[in-house]
Amino acid sequence: MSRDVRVSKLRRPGRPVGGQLDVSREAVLDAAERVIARDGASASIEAIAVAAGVTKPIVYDRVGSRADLATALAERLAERMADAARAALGGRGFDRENLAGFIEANLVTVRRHRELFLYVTGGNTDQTALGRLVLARRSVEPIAAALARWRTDAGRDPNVAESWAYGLVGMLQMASLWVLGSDQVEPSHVAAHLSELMWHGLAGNP
Amino acid sequence: MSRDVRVSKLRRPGRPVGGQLDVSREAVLDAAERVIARDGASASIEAIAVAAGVTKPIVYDRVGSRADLATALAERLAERMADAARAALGGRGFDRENLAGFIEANLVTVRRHRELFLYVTGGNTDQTALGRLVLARRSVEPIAAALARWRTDAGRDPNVAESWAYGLVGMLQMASLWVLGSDQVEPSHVAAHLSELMWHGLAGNP
DNA sequence: GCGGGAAGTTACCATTGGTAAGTAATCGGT
DNA sequence: ACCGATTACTTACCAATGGTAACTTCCCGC
Repeated sequence: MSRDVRVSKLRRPGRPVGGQLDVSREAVLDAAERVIARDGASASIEAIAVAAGVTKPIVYDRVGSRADLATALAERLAERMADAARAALGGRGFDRENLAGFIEANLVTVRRHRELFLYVTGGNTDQTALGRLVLARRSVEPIAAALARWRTDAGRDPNVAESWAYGLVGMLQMASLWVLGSDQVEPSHVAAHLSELMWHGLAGNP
Repeated sequence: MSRDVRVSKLRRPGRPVGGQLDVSREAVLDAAERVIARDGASASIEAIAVAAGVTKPIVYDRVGSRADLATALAERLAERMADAARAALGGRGFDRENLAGFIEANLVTVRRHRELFLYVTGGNTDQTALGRLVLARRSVEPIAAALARWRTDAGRDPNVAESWAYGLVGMLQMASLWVLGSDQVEPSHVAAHLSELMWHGLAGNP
């Protein structure tokens, strides 16, 4: 589908008249998000450049390679998810009721940024998988820290914290993917089920 | 690293003298696995064709597009993981001790097929992310069925089964990725931690 | 012995990530 | 007030790669 080229397009080679930087790194990332929301995970660098009103080399100058772009967008998304989570559970830490709210906030946020989530967690570069690990770590670290504190306070072994944090983040990511995959799935139900699993475990104690 | 080209290479165009199919679909998939183990997730179709001793169009004839290849390899890997799990826990279902064995078998198997796992779960095509969901479903279904049975037998609500299964598979995938990412992480420890989380939940009852 | 179909290869195209080289404006020093 | 160095772009290009059309050769049934 041919698209809007609302860029001046009269821009000749050479330094622009303003003298200053024309589009910031943030503006390029914004454009990238728009294109991804429109074209899905197959968004090309060229398309992003056009949407930002510049040409490819500028994109490479501002954000780097395709992998760097994915990383930058991943950080943005992680930030937004963290915000949503904080907003959902107003400052409180881990407890049974807040857990479901936390999970649901995550699922809903992912659904809102559907294509971006797919772009970030789904593939683009070859080393995507390990990149996903880097992204996950950004969510894992605070969770692991909180878990370790919590366990220590409760007089329990805090060494499980890191494994648990990775596990929980993986659980959330897969659940997000599932919710995205079919519209039948109701985020609030999934959140309720998962919070029960996370809190009481398989063995359960209802 | 330049590689073995033990292919006859004298093969001219046209139908070969044998008359029969020269390389089967399975042989192409085997070649794909070898190339992926060697080149990582950036393995190209061309390289796979060469390793199989044929040319690109044959690969497309046997396995289809790149996405189809990923799916086929994913099924192979899922199969192998299921085998490893079955071997680890000899026929028994869910119980506390077997759980750790199941998880560890998974982690170890992933480590053995490192590059293949990264290829399958990490990106290649655009629609990789949702492809990952399809793959996951293959692991989810039996787990969900087992969970539902188990819950029903215990007189509990079986509706949590599907959510739980997705969650558990996601947990395992992320843990696998983590284990692959750093050699420091000990699979047996991770398995122990995660089995504790899965069985007793965050609240725990030691 | 011959025509149709089966099994391959060659040759090609379009897209795309990434980069080198060229061009125009600004700025600082003299 | 000028001129070189620097900055901020664009154009033009390359190499790799997924995917396909067209051609070539061989076998098999009639």
